Amino acid sequence: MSVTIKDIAKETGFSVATVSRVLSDKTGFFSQQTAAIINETAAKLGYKKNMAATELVTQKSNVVAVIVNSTKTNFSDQIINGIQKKADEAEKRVIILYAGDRDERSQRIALSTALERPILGILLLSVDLFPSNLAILTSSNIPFYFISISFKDTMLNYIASDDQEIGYQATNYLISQGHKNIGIAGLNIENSAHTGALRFKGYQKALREAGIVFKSDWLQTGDYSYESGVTALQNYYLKKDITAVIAASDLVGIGILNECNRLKINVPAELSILTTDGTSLCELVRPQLSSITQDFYRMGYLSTTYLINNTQNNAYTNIAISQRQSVKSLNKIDH
Amino acid sequence: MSVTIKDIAKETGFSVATVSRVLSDKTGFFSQQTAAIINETAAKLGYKKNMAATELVTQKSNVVAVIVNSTKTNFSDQIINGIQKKADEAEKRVIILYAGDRDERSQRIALSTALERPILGILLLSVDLFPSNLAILTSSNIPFYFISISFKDTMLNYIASDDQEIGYQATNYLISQGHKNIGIAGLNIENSAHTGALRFKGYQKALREAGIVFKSDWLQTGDYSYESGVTALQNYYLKKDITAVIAASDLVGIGILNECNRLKINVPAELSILTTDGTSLCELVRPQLSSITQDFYRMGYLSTTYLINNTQNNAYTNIAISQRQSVKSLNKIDH
DNA sequence: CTGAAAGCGCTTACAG
DNA sequence: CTGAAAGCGCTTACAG
Repeated sequence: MSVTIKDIAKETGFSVATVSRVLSDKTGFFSQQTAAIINETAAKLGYKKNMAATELVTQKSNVVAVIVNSTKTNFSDQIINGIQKKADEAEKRVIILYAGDRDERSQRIALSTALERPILGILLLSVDLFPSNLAILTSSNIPFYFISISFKDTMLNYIASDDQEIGYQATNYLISQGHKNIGIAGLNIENSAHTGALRFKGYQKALREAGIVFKSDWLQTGDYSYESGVTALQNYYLKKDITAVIAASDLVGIGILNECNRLKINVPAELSILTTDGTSLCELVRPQLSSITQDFYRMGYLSTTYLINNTQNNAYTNIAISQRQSVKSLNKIDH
Repeated sequence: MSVTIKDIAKETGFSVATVSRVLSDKTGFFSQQTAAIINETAAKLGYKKNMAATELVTQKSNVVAVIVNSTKTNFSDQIINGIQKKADEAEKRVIILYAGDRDERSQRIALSTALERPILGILLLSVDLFPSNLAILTSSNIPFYFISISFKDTMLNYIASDDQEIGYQATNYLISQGHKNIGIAGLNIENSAHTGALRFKGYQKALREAGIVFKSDWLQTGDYSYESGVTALQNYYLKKDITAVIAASDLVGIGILNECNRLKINVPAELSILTTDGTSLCELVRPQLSSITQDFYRMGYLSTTYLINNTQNNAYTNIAISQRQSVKSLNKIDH
């Protein structure tokens, strides 16, 4: 059907071995003249190398597989850009696979699609693998890295933000702006090793260091969704206790913001919002959402670097406060 | 390295042929007992089929390659969901390739990555191919479909909205709400065959039918970006001529909205906004943006259906007005 | 600098 | 129901 090196060999009179050598540029094993003829003929015939065949014989691959949630994780673009950049620099290719929305079967299909062909390794983009699927992965002998999710278990490689630091720094920032009654909303605290629990721990630490006594209704758990933000604010509204809230994601922050809008609560005059992530969504809404911003691009770049160099390692990327319009300083007034 | 059918053959005493037959489930060519033994051994050994080898010998593939812009086209998720759904139903796999942001080289790399391995076909997700890259594609003999982009050239297959209808229906809707001075903003009119030009044509047709004389400053061209919206509104602000504007995308609409916010123009009291696309962004901002909504999910689903069935065809998917909060009816007042 | 040959992991007529 | 053999498109020692 499509043209192969055999066709080129026939056309030029050289052997397939020679054709293969010039086409894969094994410099020094052929004369300039031969190369010219073969390359020309390849172009003329519209030759496209069949990488599947190459990968089969060389037993190695230049493609990294990225598995992402189809969930609206609005930061995945940034991570993928970072991955793409590093892959490009290293002359690797990247293919992206959707793993559905926390669906065991979809995850398994995405995993199989990756595992059933020659690949360099797998990058899991904030996908929380079901145990059964993690088992498939670990038993495959293919290197893999989690991005934007961290683990206690140091057998698993991850590149993420330090979630405890996120909680700690976010809270400290709000305290530095004069807030004392600070909510934390939209995060999932259940799994003791994970994101939510760590952030909450950092939050409590900052409170403690500032001598603030935590009240249980300051914590409004959720699933990082817009709806979590809406619900959280409704609960806060009942108590009218807090002056600032840390949202677990930008979407949670927007949920809170919009519900404030509906209930005629002025942000930031009556309630300050500090959101987590700092994606472009923060600048789309009014007032713009201040955030504790994660370096997603860097996560992508770094994880790909590790994968390519086969560095079995974990790493934290930087976090920083981005001041926009949704946090009010109480200090000026207090003074 | 990893376990092959040869290993299973050795382990079970059957030939690789038999192993192959049961593992690829060529029903009727083996006994239940044999199957049981082989499947068991495969599981025990952690066998993973090497699809690259299979594809090499069968000369066909079950993977559809989707090429997307890394540009913030915030509707691509919906399209991909539709693709994924249909692919799943047909037992096909999908891999996604990023083609950068209107970058010739990135496009070429994405294309090569797809073309250099066995695939079923290619779906181009609102990527405006450079001529050189289109040439590569067409000469490859692999079926491909454009999604969310239409062409005059009927040699190219596309699944998209009817852009002239978008312009026409959007304008008619605004006219039905009593608006007469209607802007259209953020679209690119240059390439005569494309999206922007068609929408503008539909817009003009609706105006004409309503006996409204178009004024040239009602058209503010752009590139479908947030910034286009901001700039457009600044220009409108100078003339204070229009009561409603059709934004070329949700981001354009938000750019207009936020600039209104800055200039203390009340939406929709002083200016109505009808945005194009109708993604989730419309419901994130306040007031929520009314839109002429495209059926992106369906585009994905339909194009994948065509690709799998090898239907050489074009199709338009439905469009509809989604009333939210950003369009004011002038009729009540007029009455 | 070039070619003949073996082999990567699979599938599938052909024969039995 | 099962096996021996050829072959998919490539690469790479080995020989010359």
